[in-house]
Amino acid sequence: MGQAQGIRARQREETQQRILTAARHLFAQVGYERATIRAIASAAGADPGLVMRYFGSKQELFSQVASMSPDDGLTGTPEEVTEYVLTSLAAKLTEEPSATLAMLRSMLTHPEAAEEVRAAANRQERQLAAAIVADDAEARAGVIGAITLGTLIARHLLQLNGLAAATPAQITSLLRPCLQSLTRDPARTPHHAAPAGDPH
Amino acid sequence: MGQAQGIRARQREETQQRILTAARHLFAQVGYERATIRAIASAAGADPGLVMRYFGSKQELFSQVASMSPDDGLTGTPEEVTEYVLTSLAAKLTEEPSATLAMLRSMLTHPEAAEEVRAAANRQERQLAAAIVADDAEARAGVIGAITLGTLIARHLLQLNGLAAATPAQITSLLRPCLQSLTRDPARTPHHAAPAGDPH
DNA sequence: GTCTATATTCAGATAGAC
DNA sequence: GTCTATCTGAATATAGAC
Repeated sequence: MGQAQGIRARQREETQQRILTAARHLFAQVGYERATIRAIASAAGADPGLVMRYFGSKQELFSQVASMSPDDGLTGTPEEVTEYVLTSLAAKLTEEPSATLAMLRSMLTHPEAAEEVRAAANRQERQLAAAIVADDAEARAGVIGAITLGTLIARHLLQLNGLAAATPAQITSLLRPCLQSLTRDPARTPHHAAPAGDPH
Repeated sequence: MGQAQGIRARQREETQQRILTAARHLFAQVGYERATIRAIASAAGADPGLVMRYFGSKQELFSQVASMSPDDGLTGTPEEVTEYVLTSLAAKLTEEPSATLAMLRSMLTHPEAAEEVRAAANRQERQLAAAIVADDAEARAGVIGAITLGTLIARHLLQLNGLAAATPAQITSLLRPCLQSLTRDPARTPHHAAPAGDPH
């Protein structure tokens, strides 16, 4: 095998990359069903047939594009966990995490995407629940997951006024007390009333 | 015109109602695109042609099914607003609000649904922001909207472990401190530390 | 008033020419 | 290696029979 194949392989790599990024952005913008192979190829400046040839099927292309990397760092004291969740969320609020958004955009109408999100969310909930010392730790972890989910959807996918206009720092500042009340030992934060002020 | 038309008109009303409820549930289960006219008609025990005849188009059927009623009651003191949001959320956690779920399921992939949700959310955010006395009232209202949105999605549409298993009372109990910290006058609840306890 | 048959459009996937 | 042409299936919507 001489140089010729190396050049062609290189060309192919580049085309594949262009297809992948185009697919990632289209899936994030319009979801799995409306992101057609034709539109993806057109956005990547490639041929629809090539997309099929390189990735086999639309579903396989989606899988390669929208994998969710598992979170680590969800361990330690409640305070550490709170801050980790907040900084990790802040990162996803400043830059648009297009791979994650592709998943989120598609999860309500594409069963495979829903399954991926469920798996990732359940992993995260198990880690969170282990760090929270409470008998209702699972519910607390679930609420934390719902809050981050709702925040990302509201800002990036729906562009609701309140959240799209706010800065990431503003949002995380507002969420800090929420997460603290959810991760803190419930024996010290009763549900219905605070009989005395902050115990110190 | 005699009785005959009355009977037929009555028949038609019943068929229309069966179609509407079938459509509502199917839209809530699989979203706008995957809920085909054929499937809706089949679930309603009616003919696909009738659905078109009665409602004109799929989009019009969706509009009739999935209208979001505007919230009132979002006014008063921060405490009152917090409790109103919580009880209104609790209601949507116990029974499955299929009209709302039809909207939510479709909002990420169907532009018309997204526009409806945006309009409803912005209405609610304006009402909430008016009740919250703070310079960042819009951001606070946006975070409250994101939290309720995320909670409903996680429980009803994704069935994430933590939230699907919890009781509505558990969830609202956990969310109460969150909402209190978001609606309370920020001058009295600084972000980073609580210098003194509850002022009364 | 209700249902059958079909026109039209558009998607994913395949086979084969260049 | 890349692109053209086409097959197949499914969905909305329409026209017309019963």
